[in-house]
Amino acid sequence: MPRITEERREARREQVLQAARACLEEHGLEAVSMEMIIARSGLSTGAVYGYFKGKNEIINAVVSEGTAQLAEELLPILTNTEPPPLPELVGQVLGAIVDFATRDEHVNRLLVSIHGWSHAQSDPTLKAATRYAYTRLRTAYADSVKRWQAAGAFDATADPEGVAELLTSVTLGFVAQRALAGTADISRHIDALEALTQPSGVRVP
Amino acid sequence: MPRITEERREARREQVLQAARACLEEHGLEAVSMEMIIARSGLSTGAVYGYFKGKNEIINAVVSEGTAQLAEELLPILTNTEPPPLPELVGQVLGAIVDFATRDEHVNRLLVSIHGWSHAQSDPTLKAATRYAYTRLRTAYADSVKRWQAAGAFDATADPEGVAELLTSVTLGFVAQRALAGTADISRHIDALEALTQPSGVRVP
Amino acid sequence: MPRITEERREARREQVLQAARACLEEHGLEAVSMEMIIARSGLSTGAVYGYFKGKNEIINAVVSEGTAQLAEELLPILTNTEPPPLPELVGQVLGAIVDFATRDEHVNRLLVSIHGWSHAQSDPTLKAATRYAYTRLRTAYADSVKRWQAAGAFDATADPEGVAELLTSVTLGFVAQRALAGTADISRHIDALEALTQPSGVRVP
Amino acid sequence: MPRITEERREARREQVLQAARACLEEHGLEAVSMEMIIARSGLSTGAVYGYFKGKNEIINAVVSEGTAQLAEELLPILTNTEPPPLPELVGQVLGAIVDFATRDEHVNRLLVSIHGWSHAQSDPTLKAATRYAYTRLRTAYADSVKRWQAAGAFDATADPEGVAELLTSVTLGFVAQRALAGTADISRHIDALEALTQPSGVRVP
DNA sequence: AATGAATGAGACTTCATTCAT
DNA sequence: AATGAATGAAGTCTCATTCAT
Repeated sequence: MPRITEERREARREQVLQAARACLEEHGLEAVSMEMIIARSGLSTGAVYGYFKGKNEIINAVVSEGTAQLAEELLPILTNTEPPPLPELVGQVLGAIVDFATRDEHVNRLLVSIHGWSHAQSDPTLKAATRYAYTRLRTAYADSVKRWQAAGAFDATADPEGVAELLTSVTLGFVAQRALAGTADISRHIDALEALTQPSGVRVP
Repeated sequence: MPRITEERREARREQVLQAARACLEEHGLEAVSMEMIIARSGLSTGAVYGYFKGKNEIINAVVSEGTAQLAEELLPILTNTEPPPLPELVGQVLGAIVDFATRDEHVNRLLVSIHGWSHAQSDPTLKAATRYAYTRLRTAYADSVKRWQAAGAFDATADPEGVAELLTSVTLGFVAQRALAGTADISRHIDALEALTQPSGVRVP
Repeated sequence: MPRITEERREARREQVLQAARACLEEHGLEAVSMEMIIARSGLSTGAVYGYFKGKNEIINAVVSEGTAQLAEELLPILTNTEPPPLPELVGQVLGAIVDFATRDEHVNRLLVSIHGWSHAQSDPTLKAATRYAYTRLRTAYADSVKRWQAAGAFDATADPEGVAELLTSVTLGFVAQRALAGTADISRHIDALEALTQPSGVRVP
Repeated sequence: MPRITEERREARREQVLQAARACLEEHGLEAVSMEMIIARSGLSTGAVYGYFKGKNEIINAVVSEGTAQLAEELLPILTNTEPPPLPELVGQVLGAIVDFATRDEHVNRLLVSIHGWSHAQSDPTLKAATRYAYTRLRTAYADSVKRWQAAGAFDATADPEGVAELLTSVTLGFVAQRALAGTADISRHIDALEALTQPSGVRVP
């Protein structure tokens, strides 16, 4: 019989995670301290530890919930039974990613993701979860390729898994490039994919 | 007049960096400790501090030298004045990356790179260096595109910068996918790029 | 005008003390926490603090009430105006102690006593109370010795206080030995005392 | 190849243990803090942790080394092949205990022992060690009884184990009584034992 | 140059107690 | 009176770095 509503509890949890994201972005994986997260969360030390068992649980929650939330937003796009042409589909995915990452004006979730990629290497559970999420992304891409092939809109001899792997690289690479090079433009990616996939594309007739 | 030869000094430095890479891969950014690195390096605490100013300098050196070394191996491929067709060029780049990453049997440099991406976010100098390196990769790709276009082997109306951005995404995404999904195959990427770029590619005539 | 009956209040207090005793036995002085005691008592945090001012008051109550209760049970035996022979008297005392200590099947009060001995060192009030209780035990023993001497059943030249001190050592030592060595048998103690006190005892004629 | 001699290392260890004993006596099991021990030891935080893995290891060392050291001093007395009469033997043991306990003018080791009795309850290893030590004391007493019996100086029908148990109680009880009642005199114990064991002892002929 | 013991700031976490509901 | 979430002081311990040898 909780004295505070589950709703309120969830809000507090999110308050902590939000603070953790901000600190993670600002100071990086090595330098985030509980003190920082606690101060930014506006809660007291004890309260934070009432919601999370410890620092590791907070970081893990940031990473895994982040991945899960993004997946939840990407999946509807990728499970569309009538997928738009390849460049447009990729554009939609990248658009959803940017939307997700910049929705919150205080935190760039893209950078948090990069930290998550690093952090997940050292935690078996998190690594498995991450692997599962990105494998599912690839599978969803493969399903789209199969639908294109079924619709006669894609080279029927191509390996859907292989194309999916390429598109997954494009997707993850877009995130990495934004974080590392500082820029990566969606319409440029779309245009480039269109240039590649045009019949008059790579090779002159 | 140094008491030990410059050569020996360099060997010791590399000994430390190698230990740092292994520890980084094994324990992750947050958990690497000087104690671990020192133990693994086989040197004494004092000796390590004789070669590096501190932990941050070691991690930074791991990241920046790693990026620099990889760049050194990729650039000859990308500055080829007669670049092979797009799928093959990308294949060569990815091949060089995998070769670089797995050359040392004790450390997977790919994973170290992911940690580096995370770490670079928090260090302005390192961030600038990383940004420069990946921007140069993009520029080199753009140059290749221009060469293809000059040779009539690529849609002349396409924006070279945009295509370069896409290929940079593919390249970085390949690294990320290997680290996160566990697999990413070079020939699949090549085949997928070929499928995309075939005249009979995306749309049936 | 208390909102709850004094009777009920006392029952709740005892509930807390019982929980504290169990936790003390299970985890030891250093590790008992209010959280543990509260959980085991079945009351809420606030309720427990309604009955006791704090942790120290609970532990002190456990120790001092334990000592007081034991004293209450031992005194009738020791103030008997016609004390049985020494071995039997000691046997009765030890029997009462074991009975007291093992009465409650959930807690071995002997072990709680040992913790109490330790705890009393650091609390002046408790130390005084403990000192008083054990001094009274010694005095009661001395009175018995005097009664034996008066009845011609004990060497009249012996110092009653000294014998009382010895018997107090036997009594406290019995408790300690049970806790530390794991065993200490009452009848063995009686038999040994009989062997010692027999005319044909220590030295052959 | 240690840079500091084993001797010096041992001295530092003892420095910490000495500080721990003093703090234990002064503040009790619940209240000793590392900060206190460290400050009193004169070493730095890190140095203390270089000699002991943590607080528990320090307390355990205090208890177990204390027990071991005392045992080492008592055993020669109890393994004497020609033990003096019972009162004198017990007197020698109690004397050795008091000597051991008060040798150091800064710490009363008797009080530390009481804390040790409490602490040992919660640590299986320590409990076993303590049990072993006090069982050995009992065994040594039993051996003495057997020697007396062999020499015709003790009732041959008495159970040596039982008498040993009684003498162990006297010994431990002496310690407890000193700590709890504040006083317990060796010669009084000796005199009382003599009174008990005199042929003209308990019962008049 | 090399060693590794020592340092101590600061990290993480617990837990006795309070107080709004 | 009762509840249990919240508080935050204080505790334990780690670890990057220094420095006497």
